[in-house]
Amino acid sequence: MCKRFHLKRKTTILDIARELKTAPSTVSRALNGNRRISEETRKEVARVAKRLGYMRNHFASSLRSGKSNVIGVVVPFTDSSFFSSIIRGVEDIVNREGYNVMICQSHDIYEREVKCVEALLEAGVAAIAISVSSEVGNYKHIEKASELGMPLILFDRVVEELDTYSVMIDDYRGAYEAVTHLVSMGYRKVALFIGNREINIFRERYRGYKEAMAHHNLSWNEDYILEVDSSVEAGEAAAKKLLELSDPPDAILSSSDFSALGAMQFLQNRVNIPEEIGIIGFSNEPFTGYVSPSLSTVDQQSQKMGEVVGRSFIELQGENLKQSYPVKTLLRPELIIRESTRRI
Amino acid sequence: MCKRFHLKRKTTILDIARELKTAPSTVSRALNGNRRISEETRKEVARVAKRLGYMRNHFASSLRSGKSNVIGVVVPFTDSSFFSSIIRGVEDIVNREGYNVMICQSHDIYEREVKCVEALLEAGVAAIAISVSSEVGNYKHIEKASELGMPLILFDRVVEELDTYSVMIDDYRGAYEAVTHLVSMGYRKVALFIGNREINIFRERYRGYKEAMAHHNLSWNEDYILEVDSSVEAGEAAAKKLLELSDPPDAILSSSDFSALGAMQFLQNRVNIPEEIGIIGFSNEPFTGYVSPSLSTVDQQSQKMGEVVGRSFIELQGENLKQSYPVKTLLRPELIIRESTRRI
DNA sequence: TTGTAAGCGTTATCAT
DNA sequence: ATGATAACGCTTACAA
Repeated sequence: MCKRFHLKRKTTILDIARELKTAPSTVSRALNGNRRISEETRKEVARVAKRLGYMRNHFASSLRSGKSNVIGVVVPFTDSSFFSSIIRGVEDIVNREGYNVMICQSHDIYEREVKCVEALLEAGVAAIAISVSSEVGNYKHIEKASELGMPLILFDRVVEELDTYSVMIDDYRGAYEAVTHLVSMGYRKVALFIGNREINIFRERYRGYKEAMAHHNLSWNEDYILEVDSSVEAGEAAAKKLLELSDPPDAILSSSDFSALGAMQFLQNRVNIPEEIGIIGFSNEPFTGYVSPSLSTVDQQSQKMGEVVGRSFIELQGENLKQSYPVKTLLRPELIIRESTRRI
Repeated sequence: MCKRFHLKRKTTILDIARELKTAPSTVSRALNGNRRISEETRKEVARVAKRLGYMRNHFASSLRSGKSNVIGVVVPFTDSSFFSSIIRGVEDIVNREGYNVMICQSHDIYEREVKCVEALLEAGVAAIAISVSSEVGNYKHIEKASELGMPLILFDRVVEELDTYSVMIDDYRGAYEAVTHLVSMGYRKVALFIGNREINIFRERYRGYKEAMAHHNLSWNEDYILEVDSSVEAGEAAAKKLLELSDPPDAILSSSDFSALGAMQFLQNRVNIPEEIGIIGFSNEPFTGYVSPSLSTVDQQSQKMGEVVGRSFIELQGENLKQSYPVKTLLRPELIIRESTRRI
């Protein structure tokens, strides 16, 4: 029991100070790499700390210093390859600097997102990185966090009215290049599956599609533009609609790999892919490489995006907030050309 | 600037106490739902707290009480559907009880796993849930955490020597039922793709396979048992080997959906699936439903597993640790029968 | 039911 | 380069 007591009773800087017959403040400084401490004491302290199994109490440290080593990340979901790669990217960067990541899922529901932000504020994180839910709502919770002085980084689903750090993919360019690729493969009548255009990413993709079509002197039928959810079922239904048109398209650009897959499955036994119709998706979900024919797609650089979020955070910690202006990063998407559009 | 000052200066229970001309302890009690506080004061306190925008300082709270509302989870990866579903399950349960989750990825590397555990210990989490990396190593870091009094919950990749709470899937049963299903479909010569049998999950699947075969009076060729990594490429190579045998199998049970897919892709243009050869995987990765033919698989109840982990944690918090004995939960896997084995 | 006061472990300030 | 001391905001005996 005596042993048990010893194990449970955590060693503090006081124990180390006592052992070395020095002051706790000296120990604290030595442990924190304060440079007005002699090399000798620093080593002594490190040695004793190690021997006694000392572990810093982050609660006490954060309480006193007002600083935290945890950064909060709010995502709609973690079980999508896109967001989990982002998280991985963030971790890769910030762990190296001694920060930890606390993840909160909004499930794409506005109210839960508000709860997430509140929880992270209460938890006293050093910063919050957030990809807002697609449910329409106001952004009071984000403004509140900002007013409280919380450093914010928005990523992917960005609210442009908010003047914060942001990291986005160039969706305009992604759509533009996808259309250009289709045209270079000889497709002419390109249909578009798109999400709610009130959301920035879809608005941009729509714009990219339109301008690319115009640039290649291709007109398009309004019937070719379909609002389609990100699901296999929605993709099937949309493909059915397209086939029933009097003048069906010869290519589909989908804002989602899932609806692209749905379309592909519906079309597979009716027309030849890619000979008669080309299909290209968005996101580079892992399955796009496995299905047959493999699905062309626009990769969204998710891990890279996470890394930029992480670096933005480190940057934010370093500088004086009041002097800084928020940096907006726009990442370049990468076209992944696979069998579903390769008809040369 | 005055405004800025007000916004940044956080309100504390002292401010609330001053406002109500009462003691901070009363406010603390009221806020914490202590029942020896009159309903009246409780309401008053809640009202003022809300008006002043009070937020509990968790650092101070945890420092004083020695309790934390964060639970640490260590997984090999977050960007796999299996582990992110587990995390989602954990969150669903513990968020409701006011806990947050801190996630740490080991990248399946022993050293990083040790670092994760240390970081979580330092961060003062209330408990650690961990799925150990598959790299061989010792478990000193886990034992150390346990000795320090940290509640532990192991899941999926469990170390049986450690006497902690654990949540696993019944891999034996999963393999057994998969073989039984194959036999019921008329397959007789079942090959097995298996991982490193030093790891509990693979050992159990191997055992399930052997016993099911024996139970159905089926002998099997040692050439049918292949050690195959969890990758599409490894699956292709393994399928090639099998086809080259003088007496090739008529079914494959794979320990991984990815290698099952690889096998399927290799076999697709050579033999008919499922008529001539049946294939069944393990994990129910999302793509298994999308590929063609769709892939039968053993679902591992990942979200459920996460929920059990979360509930185990809540349970652990409630009881007196010294009196408790660790609960071992064994979840029942679910056979998902799809086109790749449905030949009736 | 409420108030008083001590203290959790650290860091910042001031002094030496 | 080091020491003494106060304070961060909260909880919890103990007292009333």
